[in-house]
Amino acid sequence: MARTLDFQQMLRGAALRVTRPRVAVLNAVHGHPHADTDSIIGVVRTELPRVSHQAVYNSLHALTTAGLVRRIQPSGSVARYESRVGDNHHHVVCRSCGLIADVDCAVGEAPCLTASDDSGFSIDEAEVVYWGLCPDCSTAANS
Amino acid sequence: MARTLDFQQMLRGAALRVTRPRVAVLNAVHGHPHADTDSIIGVVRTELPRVSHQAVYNSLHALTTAGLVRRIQPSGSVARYESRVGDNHHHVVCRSCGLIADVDCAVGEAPCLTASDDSGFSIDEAEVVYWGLCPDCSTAANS
DNA sequence: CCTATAATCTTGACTGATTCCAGAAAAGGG
DNA sequence: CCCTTTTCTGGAATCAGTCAAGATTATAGG
Repeated sequence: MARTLDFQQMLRGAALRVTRPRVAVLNAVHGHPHADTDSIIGVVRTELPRVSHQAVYNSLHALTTAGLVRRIQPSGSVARYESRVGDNHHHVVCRSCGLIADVDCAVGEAPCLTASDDSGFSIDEAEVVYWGLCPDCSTAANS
Repeated sequence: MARTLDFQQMLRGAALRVTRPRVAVLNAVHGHPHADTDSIIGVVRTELPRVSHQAVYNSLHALTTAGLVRRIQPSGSVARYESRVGDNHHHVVCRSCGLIADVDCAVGEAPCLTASDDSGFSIDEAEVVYWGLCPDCSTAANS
């Protein structure tokens, strides 16, 4: 598990100032994959009780832009964040309880990256969201 | 292009009551693919000036549940609706201006439908969103 | 055609995530 | 240690979408 010093280096490496809120947010995202902003605020406040929600929003935005965290937002959900970046993985979302799990690429490295007809767009990313039921909800539905 | 009578039949076929707001919403979605709720309200009001926004929200919800329209919501966008349903197509979204275009499946009929490791989820749909720049924004960026 | 009943619509308040803003605090270079 | 710029605090504001109560309307049945 990454430590505070690592997070500080990650921030410097991305040319971002090292501030307590940013380190705490980075730590929270690493410890709670797929957490939404409100949960992250909660986690950060166990360490820094006085951070403003705005600071967390700012930090998440800065970290996302710098590529240190990734923002995901399945339809109908609020924004969620994760620390796995740069590996082009995808997600399964439970239609019933909203649980999210990681899924590695099914087709080689860049699944579906070549659209059959790109309408002239220059595509740089293919994002895949699988929808279904998680094990628990699946069991509950069949009973 | 589908006419009012067709829409009425579509509603009856889905066991939905035929109301003016629903017919107008169905018409608006058919005529304006990928429009957001606010735009749809605007279009509907050219025909029925007194519809409430709530009626449009209700109609869109009912139509979506019935499978007569499809709701899409790329990250960072509000909900949008389209009338192409049941053909498992996907979308390209312009990172710069938000323009959305349809994309047919790249890999046969069900691209990526088989996740490499589904974590025990029972998956019923794979949704793909391609991100990039539309022709206009792409040109603007290179100048 | 007329009535009954259940679904739908209108109106208007409300929620919750996110953003905006101005002044205070803090990071990093010199 | 000081200065400049970025970031943070606190609080108000925005915006999509939802909730709720009473008025209307669609449809089945007589």
